[in-house]
This record gives sequence, C-alpha cells and structure tokens, in this order.
Amino acid sequence: MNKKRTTIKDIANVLNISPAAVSKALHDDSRISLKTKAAVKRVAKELNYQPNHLASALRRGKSNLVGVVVPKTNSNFFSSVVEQMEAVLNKAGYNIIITQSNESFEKECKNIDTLLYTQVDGIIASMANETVDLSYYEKIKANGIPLILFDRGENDLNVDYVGIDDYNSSHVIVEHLISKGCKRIAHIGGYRRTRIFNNRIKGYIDAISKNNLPIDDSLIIESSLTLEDGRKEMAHLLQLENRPDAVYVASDYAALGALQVLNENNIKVPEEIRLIGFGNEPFTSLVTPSISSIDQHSKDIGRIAAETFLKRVEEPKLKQSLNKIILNAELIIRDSSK
Amino acid sequence: MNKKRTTIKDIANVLNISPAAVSKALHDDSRISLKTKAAVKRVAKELNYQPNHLASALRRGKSNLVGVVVPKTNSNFFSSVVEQMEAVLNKAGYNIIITQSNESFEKECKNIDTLLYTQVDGIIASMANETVDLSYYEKIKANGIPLILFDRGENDLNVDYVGIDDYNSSHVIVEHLISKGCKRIAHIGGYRRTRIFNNRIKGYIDAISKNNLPIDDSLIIESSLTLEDGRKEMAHLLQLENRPDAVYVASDYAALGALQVLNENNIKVPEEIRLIGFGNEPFTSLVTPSISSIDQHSKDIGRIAAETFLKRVEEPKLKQSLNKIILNAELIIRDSSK
DNA sequence: TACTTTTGCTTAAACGTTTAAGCAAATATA
DNA sequence: TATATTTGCTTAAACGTTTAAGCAAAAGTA
Repeated sequence: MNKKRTTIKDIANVLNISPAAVSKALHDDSRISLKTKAAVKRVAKELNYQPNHLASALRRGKSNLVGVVVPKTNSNFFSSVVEQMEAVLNKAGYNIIITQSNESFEKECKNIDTLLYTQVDGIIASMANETVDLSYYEKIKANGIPLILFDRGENDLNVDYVGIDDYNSSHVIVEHLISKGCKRIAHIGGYRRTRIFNNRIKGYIDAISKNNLPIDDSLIIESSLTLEDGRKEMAHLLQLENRPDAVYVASDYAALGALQVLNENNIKVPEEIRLIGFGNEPFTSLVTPSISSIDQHSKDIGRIAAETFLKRVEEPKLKQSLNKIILNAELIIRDSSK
Repeated sequence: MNKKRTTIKDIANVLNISPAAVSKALHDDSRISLKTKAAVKRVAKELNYQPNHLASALRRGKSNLVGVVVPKTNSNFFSSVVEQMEAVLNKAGYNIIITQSNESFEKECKNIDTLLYTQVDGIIASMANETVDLSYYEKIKANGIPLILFDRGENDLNVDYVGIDDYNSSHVIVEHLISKGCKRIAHIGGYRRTRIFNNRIKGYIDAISKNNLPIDDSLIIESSLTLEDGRKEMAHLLQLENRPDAVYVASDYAALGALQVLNENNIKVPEEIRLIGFGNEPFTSLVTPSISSIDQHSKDIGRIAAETFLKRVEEPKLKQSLNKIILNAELIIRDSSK
C-alpha cells in the first residue's frame, strides 16, 4: 500500500539521477540522452507516476486552466459553444472550468472570483442579462490575464469579442417577413441596456423604416424574454385593436410562449400571424408549427473565442483592445413563417 | 505598475512581521493578536491581496476543487443537478469543475484524467451510456479520493450512489395507465446493459404481470432513446397488427419523437394512444399535447450527492462502500395520458 | 518572589515541480 | 595536440503558502 503518490523524486531515486533530470526527461528536453529518457518513462509508468499539476502550475506561474462564465449551461447555444471551446483548448493543452451565473449578477461576480482564485490563465465569458456594472470584468483585466467575451459583451471593456451580427439579423428577419406580405411586424425584444438586444431593436427599426413601413411604438416591447414573457406579451399584442400580422421575438423561449398563446387562441400560424424566433434552439423544429429562427453559429463562436484566447496567450505583449469578430447569422425558415 | 501580484511576503514586509504571522492572521489563528490581525487585513485590502490557490493547495495537499462528470450539460436534469451541487459545495468552501462526456466513453476517460491531473479532492459522476469498462473509475478509487455516482451508476464499483427508484417509477407509470383503461402498454426503453434502463424494463415487466396483463415481447423495445429513436420505434409500433393503446418511453426526448409520429399520423393522444415520458424535461409541458413524465428530483439528487461527498471528506477513515440513496420519483400527469 | 502558563510571534522546512547556472566528460574543430 | 563546443547531467533556488517547533515576553498562580 503506497499511501503517498509517486513523485519525480521517487523516479529519481530509483534511477539514481537527479529530480531535475527526471523532469527534463519527462518534457523531452534535448539535453537528456535518449537512454535516460526511456528509463525515466519506463519507471514513471511502472510506478504509475501522475504529475502534480499544482506544483508545476505554481512553479511555472501558469495553470493551463481557462475559466468559462456563461448565463446557463442548460441551453443549446451555450452548451454547444462550450463544447467547441473545450475541443480547441484541450488540443492546445488547456482545460476549462465552466461556471454558470444563472443570469444573476451576484453569482457572476462570485464565479469570476472563484476563477481568479483558481489561478486560471484566462477567462471567456458571456454576461448575465442583469449585468451592467463592469467592475468585476475590470478586475480580470487588472489581473493581467486575457478576457474574451462572446455573445453578450460590452464595447466599453475594450477586449476581444466574438458574436453574430444582431443588427443585420433583424434586417434579414424583417425583410423575410415583408417578402411574405407582412405589413405590421411586432418585435418582442430584450432590454435595450443589453447591447445585443439593443442592436436587434435598432436593426428592426431601421429595417422597417428602410422598407417604408411605419414605426409603431405599440409593436415594440422590451422584456426578459422568458417563456412566460413571451406568453404575456403575445397576449398583450392580441388585445391591440390593430393586431400585428407578424411577430419577431428576440429569443426562442419567448417565441415558444408566444406560439402557445397563438395556438390557444386558435390563431393560424403562419396564415394569420407569422412568427420568428432567435437562437435556433432544437425545440424550434420540434413544436407545431415549427418556428423559424436565427442560427447563431454556436460552434464557430466557441471555436473562435478559444482561438482568440490562444492568440492572446501566445502574444502577451499585445495590448488588450476592442477587437470585434462578427459572424453573419443565418435565418432558418420553418413552418411558422412559410 | 506593480507587474507582480501581491503575496503574503509583501504584506509581511509592510508590517515588519513574518510571512507566517500574516498567513495565520488571515486564517484568524487564535495565537495572533487582534491588533495584528486587523493590520494584516487592512494592508491585504490596500495591496489588493489575492491568495494564491495553487500554493496553498500544494502545501495543504488539498485543492478544494470537486470534479463533476456528466454526459451532457445541455439537459435540464443534469444542469439542475449541477446547480444544486454547486450551491452546496460552494457553501462548504469547494468549487466545482464541470466536464461533459457527450455520452462518449473515450471523452469520459479523458475528463477523468483531466480532473485527477487537476488534483481535485473528489469526483461526482454520472456515466455515459456507452460506458461498460469501469477501469477508469477504479483509477479514481485507487487515487484515494471520494467518488460519488448519481443517476447512471454501477453497483460493482462499491461507492456512494444517489438516484431515483427506476423500478418503482415503472410501476407507478404502468398502474396509472391501467387505471385509465389501457390494456396493451408498450415500452420504448434504453439498453439493458445500463442499470437504470434495465431497472425500468424490469419494473415495467413486473408491473404488467402483477396486474394480470400478458407480457408481449413485441411491445418491449431497446434503443438509445434519442428523439430519432423515438420516432423510429413509434413508427414501428404503429405497424404492428395489434397496436398498443399506451406507450411508456424511458426518455422525454424519445417520447417527443414518438409524439411527433403520432401527431403526423393523426392519431389522437391520449384518446387512441396514451403516452408517458421520463425525466420531466421542460419541453414536456410545452408541446401539444403536453407529455406526462417522471420527475427525477434533480435538485435533491444534486444536493444529496454534494452532501455525500462532504461526508466522505470529513470522515476519510470510513472505507468506500456501496451506499445507495434512492429517492422516490414523482409522476407528473399531463394531457398525453389524461 | 519564583514558578508555570499563555500569548504572540519567528524560524525553517515542506509541498512537487521547474529552471538558471554550472560543471565534467565526450566530441568536434583547428 | 590544444582548444572550443556540445552533451548530459547536477546543484540549488524558486514558486507562495502552511505549519510544526521553538522562544521570549507577558500574564497568571502559589
């Protein structure tokens, strides 16, 4: 029963060489003979040597851990983003620590503290809806480690950002609806204080104007975009004396709520009201009728965010600066807008 | 510009005391005067001292990190389990590292290696569907750190396990369907090699027998329980000359697939065929008709798994042994079986 | 007063690894 | 053959923290 785990010293003792030589042999240092390397690796395997990550991280001042902050892992978008990130970072020798804020600012701050405390080499984050105070993110920057934002970001932080073109997505949606003959297009959006939702609203307004339709403020709604919000706001829209003939909802969850209310009121979708969501969650293709939605290229976002991080660690001299990488989103047309 | 982060030494220098005293002051050691403690904490705040977790973990031989292995974060069950775990463990001073296997055995092994390498103090895991070879889990045990399994576990490992009573859940479902007058109840289940799915199948068979209904092998199907599997197997059941009047599907995703096929074939649910799923995923209440399902008490499972881990670290002398904690699952009755 | 105990610190080693510096032997170069 | 270079290691310090052991001063006790 070897209570203690085997260390580099143990291997050194067996072979009567110094721990330094063992360390170098394990790292394939050119100054160690092939013979010694082979012997070290053989003994390491025999003694079931497992390197102590804490010790090496401490010595090297680098943990090879990347912290990830997301609002919720429980959404297809984020889990897919994270999956890609992990693939890219693992390949480069990094492991990731996933934390979720549950859309709570307080939890988000705690998570950031945890990650910094765990000595991560960088943080890749998407902000909670609640987040307006950026001091915790400044803390990351002050720490000197790279910070990469995706999806829900902030220009003011002057860091790398990866996301889709929300403004343009709204244009694509509005123009698709107009091409189907819609004249009164409502928008159930998020709160303007969140950059991405603000961009969707602006895109919506500009696209409506561009196509010479009137802007009707009663058709523009801000909410938290939960399923319940979708139900509530759709019910509200149905009570207007001049109903919309299309609704563009800035989240699939809220779009689903809206669809439920439409179904319950026996309003035919798409014939009477066309509906479009945002995010391309799997359930959009599963419900009846299936919901048209915007695909956010989650895999690309995950991959690019990870690659951006790697670029930053490779070139630490490069000062952090606003560096936006914007992908074109894709409208997936389904039954709800056909 | 202080390039370097402040350490305990820096604080010691400012106050002209030893680093040891600073460390003790920060940990509220009783042998340090209140005056010194106050001074240390003041200076620590002034210099924005952040403890180096790697150093303390190395010295103490304890990382205060718990590894979590799940098949997919992208499911309501697992994300909810993890959320509760995190809450309990954070309170006890632990942080968690979430890894997902994507139902791949190979990825699961990699994840376990990563976690061991990161020097976690314990691992809480739910196995991938593929996993039959348990050698990697033996590796965790050999490492001497606690291993807790939940939902998808294995008796052979002789470790703590938290899950629901799958066998009994099948009884509850079958009896509910019989009470609605069903006589030919089909079961689209998982593969028997996975313990929980085997239990569901056994529960189904025993419940059918107990209620003096015939066992019809053509009504018992094993599959991977994806949405596609649900579609395929439901289509298959519809082609039987003697159709079932109820289908109990061992996963909500497969149940959804089944429902789609029923809807497409204009078969009235629940009038012609009643349908019940498993897992109580949020979408079960969102689709039309809403799907009856089993709630797995994800919050309780997460909480209890975390508490079990904490018990293990508190009493390391206690030998690991098979310790099953089984919760009663709850049938949520919705339109698909009313 | 003379002792024991308590208080409040210090010293020094340790955790396991990496790495700069150094040195002897082997090999290459002139 | 004498000198320079390369090879293959060793030594020792360092990363930042914790902690056992120890010690002087202060406080308590007889």
